Amino acid sequence: MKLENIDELRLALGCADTGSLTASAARLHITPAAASASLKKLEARLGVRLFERSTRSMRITPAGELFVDYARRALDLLDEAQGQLQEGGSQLVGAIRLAASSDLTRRVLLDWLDDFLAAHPGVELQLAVSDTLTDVVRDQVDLALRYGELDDSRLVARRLATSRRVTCASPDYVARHGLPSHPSELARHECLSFVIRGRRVLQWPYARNDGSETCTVRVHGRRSADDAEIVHRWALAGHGVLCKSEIDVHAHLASGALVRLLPDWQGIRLPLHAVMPSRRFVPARVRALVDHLAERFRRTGMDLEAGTPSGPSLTSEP
Amino acid sequence: MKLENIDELRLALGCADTGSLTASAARLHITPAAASASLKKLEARLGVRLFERSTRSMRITPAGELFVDYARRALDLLDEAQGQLQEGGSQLVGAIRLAASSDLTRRVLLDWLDDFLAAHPGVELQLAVSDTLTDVVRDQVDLALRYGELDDSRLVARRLATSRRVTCASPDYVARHGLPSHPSELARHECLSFVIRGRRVLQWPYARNDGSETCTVRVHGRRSADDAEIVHRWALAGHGVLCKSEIDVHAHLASGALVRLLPDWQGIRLPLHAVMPSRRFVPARVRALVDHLAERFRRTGMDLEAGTPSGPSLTSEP
DNA sequence: TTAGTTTACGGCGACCGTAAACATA
DNA sequence: TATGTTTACGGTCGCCGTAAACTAA
Repeated sequence: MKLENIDELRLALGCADTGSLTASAARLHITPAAASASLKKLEARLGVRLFERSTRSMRITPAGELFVDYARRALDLLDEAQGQLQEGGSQLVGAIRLAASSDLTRRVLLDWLDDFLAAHPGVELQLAVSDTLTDVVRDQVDLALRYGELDDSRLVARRLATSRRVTCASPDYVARHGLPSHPSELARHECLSFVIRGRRVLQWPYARNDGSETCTVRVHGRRSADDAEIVHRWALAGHGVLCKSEIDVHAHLASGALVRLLPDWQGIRLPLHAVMPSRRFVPARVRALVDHLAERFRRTGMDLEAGTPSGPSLTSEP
Repeated sequence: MKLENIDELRLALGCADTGSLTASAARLHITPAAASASLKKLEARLGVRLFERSTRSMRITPAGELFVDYARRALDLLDEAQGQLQEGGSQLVGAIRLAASSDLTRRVLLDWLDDFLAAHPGVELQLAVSDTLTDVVRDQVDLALRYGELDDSRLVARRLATSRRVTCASPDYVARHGLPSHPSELARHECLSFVIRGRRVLQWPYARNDGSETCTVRVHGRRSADDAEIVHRWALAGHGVLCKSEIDVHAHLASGALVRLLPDWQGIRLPLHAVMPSRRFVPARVRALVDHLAERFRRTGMDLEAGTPSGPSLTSEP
């Protein structure tokens, strides 16, 4: 029997990605009932069971793995074809799903994204703001901005900026509580912590700029949130000490709204990457956005290794 | 807009192959009206005109070329996926469209195809018998058997047998008209000729087995046909001299129904090839059929260079 | 009990074929 | 003139959503 419906293939891919028929149905904007029937029909056409299912779950069969692998490449080709046709028209069109963290988005990206949207009237932007790690393939994201080192080999990445965690607080907080001269003194400060998967991040690692000493301090504080921008706001309001990527607090350090603590010490490396699903074809609009962001980071000097105001004293790790 | 219907893609491929919307519609078993609407919808989805059409003809646009190229690869992948799934099941299933010439089919292939079909109950065979050159891609043939050297680079081929044209006649014809001792004497014989594109083939080229001499004679005769098997029948009935591939007359030479004329001379080379459209994936059933035919040719000794009964005296061309 | 898959059923929409118009080779 | 594409129109089939049943987590 011959294949007829492309959405049936998209459904199978969705099921393979999410492991859920309901989730895949939602992705295609159909009901689970329709999805069930559709998948059944596809399997009938192929004469092969692609997913073993119970009333409560589904898992892919070996035949399903095989088929999905081919189908994915086929759909990628069709996407690429459409992309090529669109690029014939000079201006960029289409939607971009961008995933980024709450603070980075608000403090840095929003203005730059405005510029990009103004420059490309045909482009639509769909922001997925979250401080929990999003699955680029599962959530159908075109582009995710991520701090830290990468792991997933199914992804392709491009480095946008290089940064480290820096420690800072508002001037009035410093006036009230003084400056610590060593990380260990943070223990007697009010520290603002981020919550990840329900657990507060209270271990803050440090290394001397000259590399002569490292230490990790356990901090305390009355305020914590799973939204990094809220934590940032608390710091601005003088509620405590903040430890986060220099990129996010770059503007506030420059304006004096925040002052840097422990300038002789540096936090862990947090390079910023643009991450894309490793399909063969990246739409022109996505490439353009990545270029745009990279250019903006370059202009602000954040693309270079510059973890501390004292600049050149930094030791570069091998 | 997202692609939905795979048959729309097949239609576009058909139009690219045949240059005709009506022909492509027939291929998909729909009416030209439906095909027209379908193609229009595809173009609307893509936002691009794939074919420039008048009320009487159509031709592909550059954008169409581009799209069709990707779509073809995508559909090939899906075909391959289905093939892989089927091969999981041990026995072969599916249809094979085989194109071959009328005489080769009747004199040689039919029995062997019977064997193949008996050995593989799940396989269906669709013969396209024609003595005019069929376009493998245009006519959606899985496998074509062709005499002579190949040209089209879009095809993949495998040599099944090596043969030359031989000249022969029935014993009673020889009794009545005698044996020619030189090709030039064919001019006073009744020669049976094949009609190709409305023109009789009356130039018969020869070379001496030792390579010392070549000549091309212009022959005459009262009977000609565009069906090579008819011509063959006439020869058996004693109506004249036949010049055709040794493979086709192999059995009749062996049985004595035909006798070879001019044994010191050989006709042009006519290797027999199995030709397949150069898609990445060749279905297992087609591969099996090619193997089957190759094996049968090997068993009869027709795979070797053996243009004359005197065997080793043949000179091999560089 | 919950949540996700499956079945049943009714209605709407899409697509096809018939038929006729149209234009070009 | 004849052939191949397009438009118009009516009917049918398929597919989706609603709702409920089912079952494993």
